Amino acid sequence: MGTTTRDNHIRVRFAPSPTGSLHVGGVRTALFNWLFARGRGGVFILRIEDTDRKRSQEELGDEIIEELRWLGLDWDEGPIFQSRRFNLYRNHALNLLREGKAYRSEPDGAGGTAVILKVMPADITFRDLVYGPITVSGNELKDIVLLKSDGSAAYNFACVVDDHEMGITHVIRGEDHIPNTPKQLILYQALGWTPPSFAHLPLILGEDKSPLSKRHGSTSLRAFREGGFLPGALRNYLALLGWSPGGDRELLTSSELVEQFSLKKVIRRSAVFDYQKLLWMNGQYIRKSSPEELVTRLQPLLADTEWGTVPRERLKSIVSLLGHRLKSLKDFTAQAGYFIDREIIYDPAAVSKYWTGEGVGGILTEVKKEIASVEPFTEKGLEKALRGLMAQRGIKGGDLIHPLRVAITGQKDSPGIFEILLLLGRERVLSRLEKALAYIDRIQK
RNA sequence: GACCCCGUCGUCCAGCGGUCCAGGACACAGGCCUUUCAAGCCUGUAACACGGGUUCGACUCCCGUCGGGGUCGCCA
Repeated sequence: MGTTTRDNHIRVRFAPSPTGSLHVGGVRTALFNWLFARGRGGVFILRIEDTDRKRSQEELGDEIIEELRWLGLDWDEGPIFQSRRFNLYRNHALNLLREGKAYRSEPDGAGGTAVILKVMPADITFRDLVYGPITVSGNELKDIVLLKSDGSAAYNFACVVDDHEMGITHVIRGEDHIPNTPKQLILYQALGWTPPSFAHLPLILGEDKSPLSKRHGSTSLRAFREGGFLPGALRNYLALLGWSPGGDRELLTSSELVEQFSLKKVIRRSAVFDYQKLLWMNGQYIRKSSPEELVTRLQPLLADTEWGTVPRERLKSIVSLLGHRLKSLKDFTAQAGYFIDREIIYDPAAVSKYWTGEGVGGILTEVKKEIASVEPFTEKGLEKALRGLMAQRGIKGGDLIHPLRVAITGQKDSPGIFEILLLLGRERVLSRLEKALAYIDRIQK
């Protein structure tokens, strides 16, 4: 408990560079920073590292900000753009130059000179909050570029200056930054500053154990949003990649995540990203969501489709019927196609399985008659009427339901048939039955 | 190549020297339920990389081997 007094001072940051879309690795880093800050009453800062004028793209910075918001990782300060802080870096570099700790390089082709810190080779040891003590042998260390020839700040320098200026207490970042840490420690020393604590996170790999990249499909946060994933599911899944609360708990709410999270329980070995498990978890979250919530998440995905004009209330009834069967919101259009008013396309497999039997046409004719007159037109009323018909003809439920399902949905599978009849409405069902009858007549001849 | 990190079921995690012939989850297989599919429930297959130590006793500690990964830019 001795550390709790300091907890209020905790300040962490997520510092992506806008040279590409935010991918799951970066998102996981952001999430762990956020969990750490939120669990300890700390401050979470967003910093955009756009010092590279050539590779940074403003739109990507905007995208990162937008996607982070969608994920629900809210920050307390920022976004701070490094590109607007060149003077700050310059002043500190000039100081080091004046103190004789740094020197200028030979002019490059354009006449510009870089400012470079002199480094005395020495072994460097630091205590990583996740990996424990790490020692890097001194002969690995070379002089460190502070300012590039074009006057902009080099990564390690800008990073150290900002982390210090922003009062960062814990640097939580990917394991690929471990080799940068000794260099940054040297910079802190040269500048006479106290370094923050460091915590490195294991990497996330693709199924072939190579680092996640475009080859492994779309792994950007945006792709997951557009792919119908829920932010809560993504947070939960990503939190479990490289960390666990101990024991067998897997489904945790965000507040439980915040409560339970600790750097001490972060795993040291890199993890393979398992899309299947994410999908399963997304299904779990979908099932826990109300139709109202699902529709809200669904509508943006539907905007440019034939569903774009379907009224929200209508959407809500359909979602409450089959929303809980989805693993991803994106499956919706594929599963709910028969609720759109257009020609039903009969699945050939369904036709050969359920429409080739002898009495199918006869049964559906009677079903049609029954549905035309059934009162009240409710789920109960429909079921009573059709069950009555089955009894009267001495057939099993499936003998009537399967052919009927194909007629009104075109598919082999669907949610409960009576609910669908109700939602489709009498007129639609009748006209679909009529078309089905004609079709059956044709193929059975 | 040099430096650093890592090594439990196919995958993600649990395990913190004995209670482990190793537990949970995803995936997979079979079953139940059921108008179908999904869900749900039940059952099953499947792992401590290898070799030395240390110890009365190692998945757990140490060393080595092998394997995987990271970094070696005036990129971040």
